[in-house]
Amino acid sequence: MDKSFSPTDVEPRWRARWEELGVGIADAASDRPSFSIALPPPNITGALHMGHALQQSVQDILARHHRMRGYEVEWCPGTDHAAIATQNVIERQLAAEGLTKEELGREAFRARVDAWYEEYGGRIFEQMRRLGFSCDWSRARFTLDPAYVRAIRVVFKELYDEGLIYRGPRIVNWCPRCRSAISDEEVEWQEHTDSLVRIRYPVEGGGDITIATVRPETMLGDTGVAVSPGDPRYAGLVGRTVVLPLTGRRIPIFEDGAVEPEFGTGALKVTPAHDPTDYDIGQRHGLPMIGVIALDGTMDVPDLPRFHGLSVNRAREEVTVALRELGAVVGEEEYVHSVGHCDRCKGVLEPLISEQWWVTMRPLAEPAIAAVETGEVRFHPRRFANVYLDWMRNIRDWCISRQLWLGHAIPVSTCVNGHRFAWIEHPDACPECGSAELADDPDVLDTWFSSALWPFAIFGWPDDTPDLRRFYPTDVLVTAREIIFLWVSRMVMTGLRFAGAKPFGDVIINSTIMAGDGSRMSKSKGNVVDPLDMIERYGADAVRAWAGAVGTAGQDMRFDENRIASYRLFANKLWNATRLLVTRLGDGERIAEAPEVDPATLHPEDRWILARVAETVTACDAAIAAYRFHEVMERLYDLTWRGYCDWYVEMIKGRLGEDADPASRAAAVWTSVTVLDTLLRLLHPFMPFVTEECAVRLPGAAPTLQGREWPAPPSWWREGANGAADGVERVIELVGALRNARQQAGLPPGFRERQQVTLRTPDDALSAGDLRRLVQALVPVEVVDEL
RNA sequence: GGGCGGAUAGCUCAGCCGGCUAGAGCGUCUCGUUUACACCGAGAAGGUCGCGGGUUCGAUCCCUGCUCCGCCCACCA
Repeated sequence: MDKSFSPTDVEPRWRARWEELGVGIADAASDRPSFSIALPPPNITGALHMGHALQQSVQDILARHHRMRGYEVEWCPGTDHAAIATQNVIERQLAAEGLTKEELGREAFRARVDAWYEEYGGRIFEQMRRLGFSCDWSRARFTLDPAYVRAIRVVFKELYDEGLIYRGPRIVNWCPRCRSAISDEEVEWQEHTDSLVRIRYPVEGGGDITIATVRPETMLGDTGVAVSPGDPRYAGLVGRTVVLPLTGRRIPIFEDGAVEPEFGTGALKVTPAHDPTDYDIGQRHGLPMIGVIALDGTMDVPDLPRFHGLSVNRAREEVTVALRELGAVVGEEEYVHSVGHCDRCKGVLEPLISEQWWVTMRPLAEPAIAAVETGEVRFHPRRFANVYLDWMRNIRDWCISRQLWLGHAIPVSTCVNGHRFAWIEHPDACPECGSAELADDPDVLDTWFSSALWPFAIFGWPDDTPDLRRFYPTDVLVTAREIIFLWVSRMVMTGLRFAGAKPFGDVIINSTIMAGDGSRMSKSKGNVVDPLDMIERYGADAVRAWAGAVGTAGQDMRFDENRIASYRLFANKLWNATRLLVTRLGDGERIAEAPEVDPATLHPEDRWILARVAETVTACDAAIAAYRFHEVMERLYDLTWRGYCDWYVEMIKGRLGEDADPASRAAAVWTSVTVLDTLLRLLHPFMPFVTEECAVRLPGAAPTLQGREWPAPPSWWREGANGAADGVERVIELVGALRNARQQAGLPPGFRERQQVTLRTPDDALSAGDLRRLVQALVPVEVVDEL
């Protein structure tokens, strides 16, 4: 064996070996209990980042652990077509080439997208393989697979036929850049400093009323002015009519509870077509909706050529100028407020009225609320249950249509006679009148609509497949907290409604990895860390162990590369612990799992380390059950390095020599190999490569850890017979004191001459002989009866 | 406006239901090349556990107020 562990040499070999062995390929027909995880499918928008590496490592730790426990483990991988995100990526790519998708045409655009999926989809799986993930690659899914598309249509049709999906003109978050509507959950709010302009509107029959707005340009679409009910300032104006400047439109002054009397002037211009609040107010009072902004984000006011066609920003200035000319502007002040941006392209959103498809959420939400309230679905950390519940309880209808080139077509057609219907297979004729003249709906579905079906669609739903019966519901979902609303909540709703059961029992919200300075990692800031770099530098095991150690704390973590580096050292330590045994023992010696050892032949230090291993297994079992992987990693690290290498191995080196007493040697061999083998198995879910490589080198070992069981030490290990383990603990303290004294005295570490001590044992935890032997093995002193 | 999380050694973080000299990794200092490992070993230094009150025999851990940092939600005209 080489002096140090080389991940680059070892990893490809084991990846190939696992592939050969079919590790990860689940057998739906086996009689083992099942354990399943649906991988949150990464968007195919580029390479994976450290967040993915962390989240997926946690899943593989669970998968490998359960496999060792005898479960039939199905960890189903896949990728998400991520319509809006991918379209954005491709459009940016085109822009860099000086092209638009319109110039390219639909056909060529589609080809380009397919090529992208091909390349990056493969790259994502390749990255995952580099980390040694034991996914079930045979069942890999893509949200554009034909079977998956069918599941989407079945769900859509059912909701449509039940009236829970409807189409209608409502105010939406419109992204002028993407030229699409997006849902409320995809809005990213950013602070803007704008000018809050006070504008005086003349009132018919004398007088005036002053409103305050940060969007003067939308006044062209005003259809009312609202004041707070009972506001004494405006008591005389309510019920009268404003003549809107620039347009001459006559609009009413009325009262509405949504108006904050303290804000601005206490009077609100109401533009139902371009503001969500105003939309609601308009609905309440039956105001007309006058759209003044087009889908491309320019003013759409042909009757007002001064403004028509201007961008919204230009129009804001121009309208203000025009109002100033009329003397209507009576004040301006800087004002900080939040403006909605598209979370994909970051463009400013334009609320406007548009015909879209919606899902009525309330009926779907009720069972999903109950599932979490009753503990059927559990969040870890628990506090995220409240985040989920708050959202669910205040749920609003979901805008599911998108005006993109990419995505799942809305499966609805309308015939020439006006019959509209949803379908699963595209029909040739209208089911109502038989007309063959059908117009298909031009929109596509929100990506999250398809993602929402992931946990059951991947197993063949709506068909009653063996996989579905066997692996649904899944056991654990490991995901990021920013998609609790976008994804987790919707999976619970659709799972309960369509698959007849919750999609998963436990939801682990993994830690968020921040940059070293506490800011968010992002490509634009250039502070993202590439998992492949980390793998190359420290090995896949180190990256995984790091993920296990920080992944489920549920906290933001500042990325600390040193932490990964420390696990590379740990891998090397394991390697060298193995190397020691291999070089000292030779291949013929029997080990591990050999039940033949007679406990009576074991020495106190043997009993001590066995007891510690047994305790650690118990603690790890509890920690894993609670998803406290950091605790597992910490304990195993400490036991391996501190307990086994620093103390136990140093204690028994003498006993491993050729000239040692054969019985003593046999006991030391059995114990050292058994303990190391146990540690390697315990660590295997975290660090599969190095543990495989070490475990198979131990004398008499199996050719792979695959199929080996999770350790369950017999009860006699922890009994530590006659307090021998306590005695060893005391030796450790004593040795520490002796070393300290020697160093205080300025002795060089190896200095042995005239170093004599006498020791007295306060009880018979250790025999005088064992005490002398252990102390002399660890400190260069001579233990004598009398100084 | 509402809610949540964080503030523990120079750095990144653990510390479950209140009770041991408050821990780890990295870093720092001293010593060391003894055939597992210098990707190492031995020893050591380093913390008023954000600040102020309170409960308790006893609080890093509970209550309360405050100060910073971060996140989420909300119809911030």
